[in-house]
Amino acid sequence: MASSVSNENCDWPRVVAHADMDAFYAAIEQLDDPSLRGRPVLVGGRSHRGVVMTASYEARPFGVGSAMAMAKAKRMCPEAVVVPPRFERYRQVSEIIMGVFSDFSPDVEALSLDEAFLDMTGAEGIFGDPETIGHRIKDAVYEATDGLTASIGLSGTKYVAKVASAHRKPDGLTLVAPKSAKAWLAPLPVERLWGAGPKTQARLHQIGLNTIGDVARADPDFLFEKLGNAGLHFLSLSRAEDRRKVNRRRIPKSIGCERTLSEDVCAASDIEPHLRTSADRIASRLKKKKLVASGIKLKLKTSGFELLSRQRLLVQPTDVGNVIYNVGAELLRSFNHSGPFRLIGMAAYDLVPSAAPVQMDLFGRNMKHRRLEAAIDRLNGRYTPGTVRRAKDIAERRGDRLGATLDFLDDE
DNA sequence: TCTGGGGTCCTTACCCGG
DNA sequence: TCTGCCGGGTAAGGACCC
Repeated sequence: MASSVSNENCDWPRVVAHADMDAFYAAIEQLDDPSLRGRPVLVGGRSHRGVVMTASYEARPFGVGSAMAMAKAKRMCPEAVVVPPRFERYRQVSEIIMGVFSDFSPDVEALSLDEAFLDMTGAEGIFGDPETIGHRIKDAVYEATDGLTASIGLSGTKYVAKVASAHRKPDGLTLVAPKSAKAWLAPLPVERLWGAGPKTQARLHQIGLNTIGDVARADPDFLFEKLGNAGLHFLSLSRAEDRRKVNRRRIPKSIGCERTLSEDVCAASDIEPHLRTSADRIASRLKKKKLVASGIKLKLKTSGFELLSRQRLLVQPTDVGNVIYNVGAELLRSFNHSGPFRLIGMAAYDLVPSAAPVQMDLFGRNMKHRRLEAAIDRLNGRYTPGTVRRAKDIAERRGDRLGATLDFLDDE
C-alpha cells in the first residue's frame, strides 16, 4: 500500500477524509468474475457509440481512460475484456461502502457511487490520529467488500482531502497537515484544481498560470477579470482555504434519463417512443424515491453534437409517466429543428417529497408560480387589463384552467 | 467506427411587477 | 400615463464531475 504522510504537527482544527474507490466498476467486475483478475478490463457500452466508463489498472498503462470512445480504447488495448455495466450491482456495493463510512462518522457526503467525504473532526479520541483513521477506513472497506481497495486523503478541508486521495492511487493513503496544505498544493499543475476542466485549464495556461501555486499568488482582481467568480473560487482553493462543510446528502435536484441512439433520428414519430421510455423510467424512479417533480426538461443532441433543451414548469407536481411524457411531447413540438438527433433525454427537476404538502392557491395550483399568484391577487380586487392579459398568456402556455376563468373579464 | 449517462452548479438573457 | 431601475423567477445553454 502506498502511504504518504506529511503530518509533522498534530494541529488539525478540522479532519476531513475523502475516500475514493479504485477503478470501482472494473474492480467489482474482477471481484465477481475471478477470470478477469489481473487482466485489462473496460467497463462500458459495447455499441459502436459506446465509451469507457472505467478502465481497470491493468488497462491504464495502454493509455486507456474513462470517457474514451470504446472503439479507440479497443484499438489501444486489443486484449482488453469489454464488460457492459451492471449498475444495480454497483449500487449494491456502494451501499455497503457507504455503510462502512457511516460507521466512522455521522457526517458522510456521498459524491457518487464510489466516493465520499467523511467529517472526522473530533473523532481522534475514538479512532486515533488522522493516519490511524485512514488505515482503519481502508481496512474496513476491504473487509466489507471482500477485497475492494479505496484510496484515502485526509486534511483539514474538502478540497485538499480530495486532491490527497488522488495523489497516490490505487490503495493509497495521503495525509496533508492543514498547516502545510498550501505549500503541498503549490507545485501541483492547475489540472488538479477541482472544477477546472479542459476549457478553464486552457484559459489558466493562456494567462500564464500553470501550477496551483501560480494561482495562489495571483492578484484577485486579475483572476476575477479573467475568470469571473470561478477565478475567486480557484484562488481560495489554491490557498487551501475551503470552508465548505461535509453535507449529508439531501433530496436530488433532478432525475433524468437519456439515451444515445445507435442511429440518428429526425421524425417526431421516431423520437416519441424514446420519450415514452424516458418518461416511464423517470416516473418509476420518482416514485421509488417518493418525490414529485414540478418541472420537466427535454434534451436533444444533434448529429453535430449541439445540445438543445426546452423546459417547462408544471401546474401540478407529478410522478406520473403519462403526464411527464405528454409534457415532453409538447416540448418536442416547440422545437424548430429538423434534426437529425443522436441523443434523446428527459429530466424531472424542482423535486419535492411527494408526502410534503404543496402549497396550493384557491384554484389548486402550485403556489410556486408567483406570477400566477399575483394575477389571482388582481382577480380578488385590483387588476388591470394588462395583468389579466399576461395571466391569460401564462395560463395558455401552461394549458391550465385560468384562461377560461379569466374570460369573463373580457366582457367588462 | 469519435465523443455515455448520471448529475450539479453557474451564467446570461429575458420577462414581469413594484 | 410613461419611463427607468431593481430584483425575482424562469429558460436555455455551458462547464464540469464521476
